[in-house]
Amino acid sequence: MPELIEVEIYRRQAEGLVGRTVSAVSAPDEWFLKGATTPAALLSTLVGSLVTRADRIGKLLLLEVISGHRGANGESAATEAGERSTLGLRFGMTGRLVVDGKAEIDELLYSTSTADHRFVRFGLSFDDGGEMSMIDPRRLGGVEIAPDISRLGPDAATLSARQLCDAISRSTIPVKARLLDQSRVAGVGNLIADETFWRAGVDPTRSCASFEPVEVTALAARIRSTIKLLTKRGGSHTGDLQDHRHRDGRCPRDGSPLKRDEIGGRTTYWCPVHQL
DNA sequence: CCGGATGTTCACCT
DNA sequence: GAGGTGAACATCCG
Repeated sequence: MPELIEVEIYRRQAEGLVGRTVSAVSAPDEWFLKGATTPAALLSTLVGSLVTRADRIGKLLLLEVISGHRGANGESAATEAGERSTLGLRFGMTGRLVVDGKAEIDELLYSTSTADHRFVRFGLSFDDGGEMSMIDPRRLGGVEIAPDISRLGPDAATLSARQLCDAISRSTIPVKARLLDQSRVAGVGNLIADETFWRAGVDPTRSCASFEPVEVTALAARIRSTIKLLTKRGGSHTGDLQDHRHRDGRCPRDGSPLKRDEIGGRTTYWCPVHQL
């Protein structure tokens, strides 16, 4: 996916929805509805509601809405006027967001063009004639009313040394596995993780417990700076290591053959010479 | 044809 | 409880 950086781009797109009222919901794929979310619940929660905010925690996009008044005959509105709700949008690995026919991220690795209508999994229409849709070929994403955000760690883009310390304390697993755990730190995906460790000169297989306080502070700073850099460049795939993340790849810094292994269930590349 | 790809969740082990 | 593994989702690409 879309890691934190891409979802932040989606969030900015979604800010264009603030101030609009939902006129219709399209949920052609029930698999895409997560938790207790049903088509009926979406209808009663969203139709007639005003979008008030677009927030983001890690890779989760949150649309805040407030319900409005229904027709004079008071048709079945399960939601009271003025009631606030949150719609959570997850993008999996291949999900993209289209607002009013425009996609800020048109081409995504391992995905298809937004011109392909086959994979529209969810959509909202607005009273001004605009629309928002989610495209996700692999259906790894989803939407959920009132998603449980208590299970997400602090956002990686603003991660403090103290927060990272808490996230990796009392654990013996590889530090990269911990960073990928969204309940510990929210937003770091496989590409951001490999790029961060490469830039930090840190071996991603190292146990969390092996980190000295000064190293934790440095790593937290490196996570923030890497996200900032990749955001400026335009995506999680714009790191210096990216083009070398393949078998036979060599470290772009010192030319040594990269190590390849599975950490935290994800393929990991790192340089055995300068990442210690 | 096979393997693997920016992700998450869950069941089932040790 | 912690941690690891594999499955599931489904498509594209080399």
